[in-house]
Amino acid sequence: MRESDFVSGFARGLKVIEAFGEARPKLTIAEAAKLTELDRATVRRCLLTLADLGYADYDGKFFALTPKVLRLGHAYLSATPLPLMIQPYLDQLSEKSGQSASASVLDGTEVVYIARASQKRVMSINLSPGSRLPAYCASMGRVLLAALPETEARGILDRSELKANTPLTKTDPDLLMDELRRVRAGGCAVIDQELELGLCSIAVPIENDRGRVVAAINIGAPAAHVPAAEMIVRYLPLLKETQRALRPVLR
Amino acid sequence: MRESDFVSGFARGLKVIEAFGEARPKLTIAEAAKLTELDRATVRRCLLTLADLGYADYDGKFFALTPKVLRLGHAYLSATPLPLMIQPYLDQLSEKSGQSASASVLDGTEVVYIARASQKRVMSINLSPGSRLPAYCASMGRVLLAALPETEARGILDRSELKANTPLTKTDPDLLMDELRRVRAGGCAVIDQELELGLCSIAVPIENDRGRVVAAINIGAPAAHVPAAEMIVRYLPLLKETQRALRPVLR
DNA sequence: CCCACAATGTGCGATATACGAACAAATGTC
DNA sequence: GACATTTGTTCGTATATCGCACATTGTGGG
Repeated sequence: MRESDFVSGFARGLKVIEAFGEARPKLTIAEAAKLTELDRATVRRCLLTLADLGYADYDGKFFALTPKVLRLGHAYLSATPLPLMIQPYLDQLSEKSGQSASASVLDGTEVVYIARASQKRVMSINLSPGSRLPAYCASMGRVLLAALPETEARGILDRSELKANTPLTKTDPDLLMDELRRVRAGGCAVIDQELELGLCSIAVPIENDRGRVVAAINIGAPAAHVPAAEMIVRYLPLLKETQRALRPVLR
Repeated sequence: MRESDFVSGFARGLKVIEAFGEARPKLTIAEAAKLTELDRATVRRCLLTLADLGYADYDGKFFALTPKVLRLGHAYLSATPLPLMIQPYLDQLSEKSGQSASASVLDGTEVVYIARASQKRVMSINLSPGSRLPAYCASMGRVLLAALPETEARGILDRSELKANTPLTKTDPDLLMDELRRVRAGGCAVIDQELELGLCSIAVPIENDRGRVVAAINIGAPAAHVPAAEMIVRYLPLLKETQRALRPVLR
């Protein structure tokens, strides 16, 4: 790609949108400028453009995104059949298990949630479609990495920031590769509080009718409620059932 | 706003993202150009920019959005506490009713889904966060319009394309305004197959602790299964219960 | 195999944008 | 109330983008 085939104004604008999030529902021009590391004048024009198009509100001081930005993520969710097809199965899974069920795909070193059926009993982690977690320490991440050729999986691990979120987090790339082999052999991945203390999860890969792994689904549960050792006996059958049900319907 | 405070490159790029959707998971440069009514060269630069930033894949012929675009919608969903707070209540509502439950806000003439708990029994309509429906013929739309000052609601109706999706769809603005008054008085809106034959729904407004209507929630059910007349007796108590539970927790 | 048609890629001039700095306004501090 | 600091806005100019026209590549049909 030639340098001139890059629209930097567009790229800057996307960066500004992403500056919003989590604990930042509304931003001033200066705050957005700091977060994006762009010039204040540039950020200001991007924000005014967003406001003009209806993607943001402006009260003279703060900018806040409007529901219209959901059109952008929706362009992906509705263009990709996967989330829509999986959602009802997740709801069923969540109901049967009494726990939260999610589906995700791999994007770089992270897993991205594409659908989720949550239970009221919320963990400290708040997840929704579009949420991202590091792949190396998430059950769905392990399953998705295990589905890749070894060299590719290793490459992703090497590019990951392998930090110990809890004392139980596995951070040695070689040990993680061993773990991936076990996951591949066993057909599922169990995470015991590697992401957050008190949170266990179990995941299986989802294959399409041609046998290609296109996503992963998981069930998460509080460790106090369901010890890691019990995850397999309690939830693996349900997950396998969903896995089998989905395979023929995914092109 | 001065003309020079508008970044047209950014606006064009957003338009390109929105060109994807529904039955268009992948687009060629020429297709995207037709859909956006932009110059091919411009669209090409936008798409290459998206690909360069990882928001799209390019195989030399087709462009397809990647899960990374979910970051954009997610910037809103996670920046706005509303969807996250409502989700568990929707899950509960869906479980108790055995039907799909959703939450939405108003954006122009449309309602935008911000959260949803769906049941496996799917209708022909596939909805997910970010989905949009015309407000005038959706139960949540009626409730949200009823919460506005009459002149404002009327303005939105006048700007809406009031088309009859089914023989039952109400399309006369004056009759719709009457209906809004009934909704306001009754505290809920029931839709009997006005959007799609065979689909009924009932909605109530969600207020925050200051009494401002910030969203609407609804339950949708197949008309064959639950006739419109029964919607109120079966689901209004559940909806009212959820409404009451949410009010104190919304700032 | 060649031709016609369509889609994609590219060079160039006109135009619009980004940058940085300077100014204005608001905010906070003493 | 005056000063210091931060934030928002304006402006001129170097620079990058846009859209057009043309070159190139790809694709079926005869």
